[in-house]
Amino acid sequence: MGSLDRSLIAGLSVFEGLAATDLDRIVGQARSLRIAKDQPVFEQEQEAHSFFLLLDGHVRVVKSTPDGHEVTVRYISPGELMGIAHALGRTTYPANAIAAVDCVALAWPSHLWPTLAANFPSFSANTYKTVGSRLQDAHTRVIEMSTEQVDQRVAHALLKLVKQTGKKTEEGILIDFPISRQDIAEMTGTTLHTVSRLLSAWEDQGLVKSGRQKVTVVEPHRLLLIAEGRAEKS
Amino acid sequence: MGSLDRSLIAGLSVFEGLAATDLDRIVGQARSLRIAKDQPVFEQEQEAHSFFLLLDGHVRVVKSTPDGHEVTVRYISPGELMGIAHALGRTTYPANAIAAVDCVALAWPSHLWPTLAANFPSFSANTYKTVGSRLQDAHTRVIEMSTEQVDQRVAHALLKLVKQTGKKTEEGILIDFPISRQDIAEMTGTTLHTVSRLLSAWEDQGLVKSGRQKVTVVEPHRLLLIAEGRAEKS
DNA sequence: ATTCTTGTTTGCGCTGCGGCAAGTTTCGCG
DNA sequence: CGCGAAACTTGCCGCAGCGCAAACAAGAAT
Repeated sequence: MGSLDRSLIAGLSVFEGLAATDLDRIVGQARSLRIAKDQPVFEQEQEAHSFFLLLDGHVRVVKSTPDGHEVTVRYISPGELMGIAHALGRTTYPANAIAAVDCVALAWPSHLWPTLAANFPSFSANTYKTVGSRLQDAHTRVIEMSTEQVDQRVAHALLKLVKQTGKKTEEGILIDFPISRQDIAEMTGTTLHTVSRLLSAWEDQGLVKSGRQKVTVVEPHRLLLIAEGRAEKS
Repeated sequence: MGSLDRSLIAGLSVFEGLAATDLDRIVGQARSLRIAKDQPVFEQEQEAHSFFLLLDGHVRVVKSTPDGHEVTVRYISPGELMGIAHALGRTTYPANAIAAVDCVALAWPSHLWPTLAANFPSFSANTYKTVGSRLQDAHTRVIEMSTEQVDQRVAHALLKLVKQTGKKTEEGILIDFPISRQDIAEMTGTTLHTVSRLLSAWEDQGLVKSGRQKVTVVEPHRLLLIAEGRAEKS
């Protein structure tokens, strides 16, 4: 498997600045695994035995509250780390991670983290950079939740997904994995009903095209106007 | 100033696991400064020249949105780091930090971060631990915003403040710095009007006592019931 | 003491959006 | 190919909480 993975991995930002031999040394310690659609990669509260690098697919990270609510924290795309609890001084995973489609990932035992971090400073620096940007994201999310209306939040969420995983088609830009109204609701703190109403309205206006577990953004620019609250109410 | 600072600093969790000589080495590189009430420690978008350790006082960290909203991200208490943008791969501060009262802090030039982190691994590990717990906090915040009603969020915010900075008095537990209805509103994503109404109602029920820029929690337990949504609506 | 500023209280009307409920479409599976 | 489950749509109602506006207190300043 060595050479196959090498070609996949070489360009990832997590490994930026690493010599080829170091990279081999690091990747050599990982095992690769595949996760079937809808199967968990790791689960909330569970002992954090490993951390992961997603190579292919999409993973949904969800937090469950005691009272039965589910909040989607983020979607992981190929090339991103996940389950890095240990780097943050935790011993358990803070959330559930569920494969949105069939996935391939690398996994390192968590106990390797200290030595990896010590021996490969640019690897740890890169890791903390992604932690930093996730902290940023979380704060942005808090701000959106505090100051924006539902339609703005949903528009923002769609644009974020499009930027992250958008795939050009004839009709527009398609979000490249199955996503339901419910999923979008859990990302934006609303209900599937409201999301459905919004998408219907936007479809009428030609902004998006959507179907069962599928959303295509036709006019990102006009959607951005809505996201920023600068749109004439119909 | 050496010995004075030593005694203040020795027990802080940021420096846990550090030898006394290492601690001196680190603290020796810092300058100490005082910030008057309502003065900024650092400002959003500004070049992150330094990172700070708050020794005394309380600092409010606020994000401003383009459209003029203000969202309070967190309050910093003595012993906590702030402005550690550099450790997260940023070169500018992500928010405004404003002294809620007269403050004392240590400041290190940001460019020292890489060497400090490399030479004192337990210092950097501790730092990342606090980053980790802030990421946690932010996610908790998102979840609260997504799933809870305003009264629950305000109750949670008060309890958090009480736990962080509470000071026993005869009447109950006082939040130990001036905090306005507006401030609480900015922490919970609501308006000062709603906060005022809630506090008035709670005061009638004997849960809290509040005045101008001052809140005392009289019955934390009953407040917790509200926070968890397990309270009979009056 | 008087005035000014800043924070707080409270009433009232309105609305965004959640809850409920009933119906429709799409897909997977036997 | 037809049945059932899962996803989606839509109408209607209700209300939490926001916006507006006006009055009121408590310090600060002079």
